[in-house]
Amino acid sequence: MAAKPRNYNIHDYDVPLTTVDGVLFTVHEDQLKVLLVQRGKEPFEGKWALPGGFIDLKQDESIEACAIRKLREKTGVEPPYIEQLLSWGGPDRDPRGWSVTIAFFALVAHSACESSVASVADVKWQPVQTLKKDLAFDHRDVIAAAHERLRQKALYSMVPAFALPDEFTLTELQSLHEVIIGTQLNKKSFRRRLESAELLEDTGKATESRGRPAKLYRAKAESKQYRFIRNLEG
Amino acid sequence: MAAKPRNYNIHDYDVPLTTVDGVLFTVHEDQLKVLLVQRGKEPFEGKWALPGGFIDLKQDESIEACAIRKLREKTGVEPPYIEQLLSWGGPDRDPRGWSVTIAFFALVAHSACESSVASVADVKWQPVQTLKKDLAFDHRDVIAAAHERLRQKALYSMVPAFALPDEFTLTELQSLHEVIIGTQLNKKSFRRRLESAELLEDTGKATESRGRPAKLYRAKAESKQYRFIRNLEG
DNA sequence: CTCCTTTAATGGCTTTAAGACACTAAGTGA
DNA sequence: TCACTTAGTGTCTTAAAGCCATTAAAGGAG
Repeated sequence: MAAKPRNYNIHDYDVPLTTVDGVLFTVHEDQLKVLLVQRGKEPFEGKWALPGGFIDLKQDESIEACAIRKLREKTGVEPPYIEQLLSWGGPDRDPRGWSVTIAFFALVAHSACESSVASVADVKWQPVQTLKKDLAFDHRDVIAAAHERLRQKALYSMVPAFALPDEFTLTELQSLHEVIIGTQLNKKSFRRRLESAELLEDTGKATESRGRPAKLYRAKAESKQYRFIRNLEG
Repeated sequence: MAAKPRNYNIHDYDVPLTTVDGVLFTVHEDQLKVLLVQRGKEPFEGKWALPGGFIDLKQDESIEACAIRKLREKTGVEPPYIEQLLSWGGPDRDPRGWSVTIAFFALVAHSACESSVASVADVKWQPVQTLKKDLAFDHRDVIAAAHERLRQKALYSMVPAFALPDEFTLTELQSLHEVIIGTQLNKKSFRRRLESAELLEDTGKATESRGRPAKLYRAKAESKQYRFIRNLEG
């Protein structure tokens, strides 16, 4: 490690205001929803925004740890899937001056944080189809980019499964993918690739509802990394 | 736009030291090479590092514009392909304190900046196969991530073409992909997918060398976005 | 109990695109 | 003219998705 330069003081530098934001998706009532927080202070006081904020230089060990902390503060849980998305920066996106946000993209089951979110007025699940245009900062662009990333993942991976409860049926998983992608998918193809990749484990349980009971599955940990060599039709 | 808060001063905040770095790849003599710059001051004085540095809050209009500027300063040209990679941050990666770097991944033809790079002692093209371990900061990790991203792109896109001169042969393009991916590829498959996607245009010219002359092609602009629905075997 | 409805799961043929590999094409130089 | 070299193509096989019909397993109405 190089020596720490003498007389170095960050406050002497002109650096951008750097923050971290999280785009947390879930699925509920056949809709893809994103977590929004109402801002309590300027800038954009009263507007809805992504959960996020300043890095805590004393506590945060990495930017991903910071993003997880922000999401836990708003939902009470750590999302089972998180990955870094992209960063946005420029002189005009924050009225306080040149700013950067490092955005993360995460998934969680609606049931896992239902009570935390429902109990406070300044946090809500917003369907992505009915997003208003007047979100704080450039958060509308950030959500659009996260949505597109999720859409790609739905075409070549089983990552969307992490927006479902621990145990789910194949029909639930497929209709989630269909909501994300925006088109119908072929049932046989969808199931065939899942089976041959061995990404799910059978819980032995089944649903109880009208019609034939559906088997309940759990996603294996490897399914986070797995990438099919061929996309489904988008 | 929200009102600018009164009495706001960035120097009152504890913010990380935010920088931008570029991983610029090219191909030369059948090797994938990355542009490195020797640091002239602390920290890591004398070590080799990625081209990059502070955002110029007066001039840079975005973080991508900043990355392009850094690369132009070292190579004399703007790379024909650039995209954001990821950001790295933490308390220990820079001895001056909590820091963040936003990394970009770019491609350029070796011939386009050969003279600029060869004329100065503190800039060099380093083959990625013989990267030393003692690069500045965590730049070795950043290069590894960029290399992996490039490898994925070589499997499902023609983006690597932007590391070649404007006009190139199919054999040159294929062997570039092979160098990036690290395995041999099937000639027929490689050409068939290029033809059906119509990503290249025939220049009408051909090489002059031993053996049958090879046709010269140019990449269409659309080839930056195009994504094959199926990967080649990696 | 039997049949109708509903939802889950599978069988099997078609289509698409990649892999393998032999073959033809078009130059150079002895 | 012929051997050699590199470029480019023909064609069969294989892998995996699309399509669509069929079977399976439950509950409820009569």
